[in-house]
Amino acid sequence: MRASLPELSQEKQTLILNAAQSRFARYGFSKVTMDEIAEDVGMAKASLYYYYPTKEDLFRSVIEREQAEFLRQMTALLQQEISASKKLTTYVENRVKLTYTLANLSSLNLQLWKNPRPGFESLFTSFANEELNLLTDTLREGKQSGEFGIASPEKTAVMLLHVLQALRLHLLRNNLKGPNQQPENDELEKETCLLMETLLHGLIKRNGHS
Amino acid sequence: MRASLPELSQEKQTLILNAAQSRFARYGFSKVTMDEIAEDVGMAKASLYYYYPTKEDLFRSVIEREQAEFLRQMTALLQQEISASKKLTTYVENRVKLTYTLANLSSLNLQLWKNPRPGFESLFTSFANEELNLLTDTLREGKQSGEFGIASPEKTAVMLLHVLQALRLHLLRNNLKGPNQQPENDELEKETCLLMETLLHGLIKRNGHS
DNA sequence: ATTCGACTGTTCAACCTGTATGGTCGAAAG
DNA sequence: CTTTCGACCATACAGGTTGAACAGTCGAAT
Repeated sequence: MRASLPELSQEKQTLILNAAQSRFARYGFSKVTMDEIAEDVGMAKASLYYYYPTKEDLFRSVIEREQAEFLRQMTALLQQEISASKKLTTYVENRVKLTYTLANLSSLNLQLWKNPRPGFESLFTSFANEELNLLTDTLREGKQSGEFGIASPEKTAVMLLHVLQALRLHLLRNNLKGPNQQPENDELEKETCLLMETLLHGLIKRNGHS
Repeated sequence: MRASLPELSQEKQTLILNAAQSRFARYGFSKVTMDEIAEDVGMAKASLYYYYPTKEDLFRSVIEREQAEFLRQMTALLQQEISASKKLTTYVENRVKLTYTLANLSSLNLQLWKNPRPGFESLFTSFANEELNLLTDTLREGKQSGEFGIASPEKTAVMLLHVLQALRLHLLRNNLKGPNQQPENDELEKETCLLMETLLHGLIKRNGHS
């Protein structure tokens, strides 16, 4: 955590981060010991504390890296030269898929739902804000190009994000019996896609055909 | 619980049910004792067990009555002679309002989210099914009259119900700091209405004007 | 048929205790 | 000066125990 750039230190940090990431994804924050992570990376526990002041900080770094990766992929996706509608559908599609690629994000969400830790809440506010900006920009773009007929891109984005978050947690929990992840993710994806399609085109029959 | 109709017994049961309802709504299932309910209604605890075999059965009866009341109001609402679109908007509007009138339903939902009791889950499956039927019928009606351009009323109803349930829990929980119920319910209502409006008309600008 | 006082068995919260684990420090290695 | 680690500390937490409160029973009374 020095202000300078110790080239090798960066690699060590990444190594620690990788070990921590897979451990946390598998067992959750509380069920992972610093000794285990240290052994995974081939160091002593005390050495971990040279790079990360606390266990919680290490975990935060893992989460932040996953969030950054999420935003990176999503931003790239939205910079394609396609219609705003197409952007939204591919967005939600890939959002669901990333849910189980970046496992800590969703599992943390689930755990945090049961007993909220004061320190972790703050992580999500700024992250949710950034995702909200992505959605708001896309909606605004669709409005200005005349593609979308919506009054307030901001409010619609808030609603959309809330619904996406809520639906994910709802379906993740309902299908939380065994660790068989395939059927539940299928259902989540299908339902989210149907939601997005309906949100795009609406229930009411249109005059012209699409 | 006799098979015959003891006229006065019915009134007593209702009296007990009322006392239990307000207690449970205020303090939740586990924090209410049978002695308290008995005192409220002016009887001894043992007498309660003459009418209800267990505490859990009493609670189930309270929930079932609230659910029946919910379905009764909603069914009446859907039998009006109005368009399917209007039915849906008024449906979700009143659904939110009933959320805090029939307090046990929503608070039980919240508590059940944290630690699910095996005995209570069954209550919700049949109830959710009945609400699902209401929505499916309305969607199918709108499809057959040519008002809605949807492929599967059944799947759309499932999605709609999931989203409504999920959004309610999501917003209830997020605004669960103090017991100030007004602002959170306002937000829930506004957001749900915006969702329903968007689901009806879609994001994409239409050719004709509404 | 209905009510209740007195009783029982069980659950649960509060308390205790020993181990495990997050975190520290100073010495040492490179 | 940067990085590593063995040894150490303090606290949180799992596991076990106990006492009171509570769900549920029963037999007598009306």
